[in-house]
Amino acid sequence: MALTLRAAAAAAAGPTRGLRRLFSTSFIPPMNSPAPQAREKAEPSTNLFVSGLSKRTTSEKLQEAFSQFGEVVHARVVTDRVSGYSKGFGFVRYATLEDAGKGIEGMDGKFLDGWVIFAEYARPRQPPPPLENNMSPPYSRY
DNA sequence: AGTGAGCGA
Repeated sequence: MALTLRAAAAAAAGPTRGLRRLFSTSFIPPMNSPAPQAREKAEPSTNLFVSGLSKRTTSEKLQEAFSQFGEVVHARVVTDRVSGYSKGFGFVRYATLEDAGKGIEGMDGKFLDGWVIFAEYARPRQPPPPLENNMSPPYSRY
């Protein structure tokens, strides 16, 4: 009985497979479409995305480490809202673009708390929330 | 999940 049911299910899902090598009209070569959220390096900004962090690295240690190469205005290790544990990446904002550049040169590929970290320009943040009916925007707007 | 690439109240 059960075998019959399984066989029927397999038969229903099995056939018509392996003939789909026809010329699909979607042979669009990957041309350089400037996707806004591409996985490439973002354009220079004062804000850096830092990944590869140790789970024990805090925002304070992040700021300390990056302050060697410029004036750090803000540094944050991203943590889980409920567990409070680090997600292993964070953001560092420098006062100027040249400090940010020096920060990348000085910290990218370096060790921090035993882990090789990666520093790069952060992409622009979330799309602006529609504040039409709501007058409770976040407090921290960096 | 203290699992290892990633783009955040």
